[in-house]
Amino acid sequence: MNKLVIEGIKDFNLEHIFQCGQCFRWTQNKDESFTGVAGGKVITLSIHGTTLTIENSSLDDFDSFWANYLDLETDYGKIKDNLVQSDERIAPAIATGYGIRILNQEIWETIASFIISANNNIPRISASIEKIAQRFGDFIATYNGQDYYAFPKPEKIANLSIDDLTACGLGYRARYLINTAKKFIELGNEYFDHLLSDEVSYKEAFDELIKLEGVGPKVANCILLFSLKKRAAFPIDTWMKKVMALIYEFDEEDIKGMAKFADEHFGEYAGIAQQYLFYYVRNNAN
DNA sequence: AGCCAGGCCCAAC
DNA sequence: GTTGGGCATGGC
Repeated sequence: MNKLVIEGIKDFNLEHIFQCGQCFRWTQNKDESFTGVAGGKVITLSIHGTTLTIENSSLDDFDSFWANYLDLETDYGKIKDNLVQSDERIAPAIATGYGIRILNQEIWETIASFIISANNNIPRISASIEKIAQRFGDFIATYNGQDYYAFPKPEKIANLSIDDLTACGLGYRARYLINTAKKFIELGNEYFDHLLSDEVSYKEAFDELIKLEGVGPKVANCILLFSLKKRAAFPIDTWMKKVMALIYEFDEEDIKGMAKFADEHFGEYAGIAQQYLFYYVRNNAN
């Protein structure tokens, strides 16, 4: 089995990365490594010190996909310094989730995952996505005794029935996902590639995404942050309301105030600040 | 039993 | 443009 070893990886912690709510298809193994599916591949990651090990990947796959997926080119040390200088009250959250990185995930799976996420909880979201993949996705491989499946393409989802998806626990979101799959096909991959480019601003991309059924302001911000590289996006869910009230003494319903604060203090890195805060409130501050 | 979870849709102002 | 009720599902 292929095993790649990458040296000199800083600001990188697997639990922080995979348990901060940005992704739903990575699971922790007994030895602290994580196995997950993306890009039609399944790999296992482990890190000791600054040495990252990738099992079941070729060097080509690393260069063409995983390096970007794991956001390895970004200097998070610099970003963390920048955030603390902007507002020192975020320092405890950064100290807690110091190894977070924002994954650069595939656009269709991210749209689908966060449509499913609405008014839902992380264990149920993960379970629903896994059922959809196992029942309707393409088989990838049997790996360490387990079968892995890709998340189905929009063409596949568009042809499912409402019942197919409610059977996966989607509830009323089933209709949104099917309708948005049809819309995604109609718009085409080029449309979303364009939103990813630097030519399109955060605000412009936001206005496009919220046209999709099942995609409101919060879900749009997650898609912008986790797939379209718009790091200014600042998703505000029930957890963020809690932590913004706790640390910054906002009224829990003052979403506009929170968004304005994030823009003014964290600016182009607001989304990264958001992940530290989200991880903090879910794992530490209760 | 009722509340909560990475909220959105739609109708009524 | 803003506000509020309704909403599938499962864990606690």
